[in-house]
Amino acid sequence: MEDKQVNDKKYRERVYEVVRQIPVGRVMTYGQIAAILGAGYTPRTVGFVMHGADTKETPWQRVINSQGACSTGRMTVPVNLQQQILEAEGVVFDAKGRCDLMIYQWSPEGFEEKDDEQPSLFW
DNA sequence: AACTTGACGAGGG
DNA sequence: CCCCTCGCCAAGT
Repeated sequence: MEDKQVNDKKYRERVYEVVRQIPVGRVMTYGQIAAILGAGYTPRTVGFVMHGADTKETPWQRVINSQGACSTGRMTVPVNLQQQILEAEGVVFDAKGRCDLMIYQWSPEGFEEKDDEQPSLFW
């Protein structure tokens, strides 16, 4: 009997796994991660899951929204602490607190932004 | 068990 | 370019 839950890994664990792949000085968006994980994952839930991430194990700071800005301003944290950390990693933000995703957004292996290539295969 | 909230995203005005 | 609305799904109360 298959019972249920084929995945022992928690729903959250999968998100963290992807986030840990992000190199220093690079970022990913909530929506991008949700898309990679597939059905059952949405930008909303990814963000919710990231909320409980371990700062020691998971570079939560490298996950930002599609606007290229940090959404942590409303959290309990002082201010754009996330932005400050990313800047320390080499990411440049403009006066509006947004960085250029065209430059800093990172994708797993085989997900280059080629015009001729179609990223059917994910990592 | 049901309702509400939340570190989002795309579309429309 | 900025603001508002709807959709989305897990977790907390």
